[in-house]
Amino acid sequence: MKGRPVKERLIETATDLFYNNGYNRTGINEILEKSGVAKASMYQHFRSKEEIGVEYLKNMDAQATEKLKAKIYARPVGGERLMAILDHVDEFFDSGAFKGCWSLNTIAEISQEDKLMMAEILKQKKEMKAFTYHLVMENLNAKDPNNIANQLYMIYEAALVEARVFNEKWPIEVAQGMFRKIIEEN
Amino acid sequence: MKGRPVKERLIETATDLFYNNGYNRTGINEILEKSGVAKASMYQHFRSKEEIGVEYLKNMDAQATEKLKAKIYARPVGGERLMAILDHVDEFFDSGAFKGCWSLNTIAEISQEDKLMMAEILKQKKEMKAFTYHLVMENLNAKDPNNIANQLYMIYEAALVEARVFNEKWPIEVAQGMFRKIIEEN
DNA sequence: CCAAAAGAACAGACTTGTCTGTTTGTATTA
DNA sequence: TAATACAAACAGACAAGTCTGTTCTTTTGG
Repeated sequence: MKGRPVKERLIETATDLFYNNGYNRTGINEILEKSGVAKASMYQHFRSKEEIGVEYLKNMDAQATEKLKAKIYARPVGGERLMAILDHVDEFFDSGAFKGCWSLNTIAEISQEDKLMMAEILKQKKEMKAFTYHLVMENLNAKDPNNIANQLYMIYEAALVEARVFNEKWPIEVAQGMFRKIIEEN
Repeated sequence: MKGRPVKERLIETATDLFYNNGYNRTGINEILEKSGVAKASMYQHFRSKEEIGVEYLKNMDAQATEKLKAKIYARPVGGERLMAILDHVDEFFDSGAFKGCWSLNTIAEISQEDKLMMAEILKQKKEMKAFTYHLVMENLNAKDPNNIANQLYMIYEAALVEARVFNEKWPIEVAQGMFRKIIEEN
C-alpha cells in the first residue's frame, strides 16, 4: 500500500472498509493501519472522519456511474438502455463484492448532524432519479414520463435493497420483469 | 417511567431510542437513564445489548403487524385489502414518527456477527413476503401469484425506503399507482 | 553540482470521551 | 426472609482528534 499519493491510498482503503464493514464500525486507526499512512498525515488531508466519509460516497458513486453509463451507451437507443440499469445491478451482485447500496447503508448509520454526508447521499439519490427521467425521455414515448421514471427508479432501488437483505437473486429478476412490462407499455 | 415491570420499561424505552436514533448510536446507559432502571437490574433480564435489540425488533414488528392486519381485515375480500398495505405506510408517514423500516435501518448498522438480530430481521422479511403471497391468493386470481406477490412486496419496501430517504410522500403515491395497476390486471 | 531550506510523510504517545458489561453492597417489597 | 431492584464504582476496550518530534524527498540558491 505504498508508493501512491497518501490521499488516494486513504480514500481507497476507506472505501473498502466503509462499504464492507460499515462506516461506524470502521475506525480511523484501522484505515491508517491498512493504508500505511500516519495519523498526522491523514489530518493534513482531511479535517474529520466525516470528510473521508464524503469522499467514500463520492468514490463509490463515481465508480458505479462510470460502469453504468458505459453499459447504457453501448446499446442502441430504446428500451434496452433502461434494462441496462438492472443488468448493472445483476453484475454487481454476481461480482461477490455486493453489499447493497452504499448510500442507503450509510444513511441508516449516521445521524442527522452528519450534514456533509447526508447532503452527499441526497444529492446522489436525486441525480439517479433525474438520470432515470432523462433515460425515459430519451428512450421511451411515455405519456407521463415523470411518473414512469419514478416507478423505474423505485423498482431499481427495491432490487438493490432486497437482493442485499435476502442475499438472493430473485429480487433482481422480479425487478427485470417489472421493468420489461413498463418499457413495453410505454 | 416507574410502576410498570422493569423488562417492559426497558423494551419500550429501547424501542423508542433505537428506532429514532439508531441502534449503534444508542448506548445502554441512555436506555437506563430514560427508563429509570439500574444497570445491574437490566442485566438480570438481558444478557447483552443485542438481546434488547431483538426485543426491539419484535416489538416494532408486533405493533406494525397488528395495525396492518386490523386495516386489512376491516375491508371486504378483494383488491382493496392489498391496497391497505400502502394505506398503512401512508398513515405511518403522516404520523410524524416515521423513520423508515426498522429492519432495514438496523441491518445496515450491525455486523454479520450479530446473529440474533440478523435472524430476527430475516424472519420478519420472510414473513411479510409470505403474508403478501397469502393476500394475493386470498384476494386476486393471479396466474402467477408468487411473482405478483414478490412484485407487490418489493414495491411496498421501495415505498418505505424512498419515503424515508427523501422524507417526501411521492414514493408512497407512486407505489399506490403501481399497486392499483397490478391489482386491476390480476 | 552541491548544500541549505522547505514540504510531506512518518511514528506514536496522549487527551478526552464513549461504549458494553461486571461487581459489590444496600434498599425495597411482596 | 427471599427475591427484586437499586446506586455507584469499576474494568477494559475502543473511538476521534491533537501534538511533538523525526525522517525523507524535493526544490532552490549559490
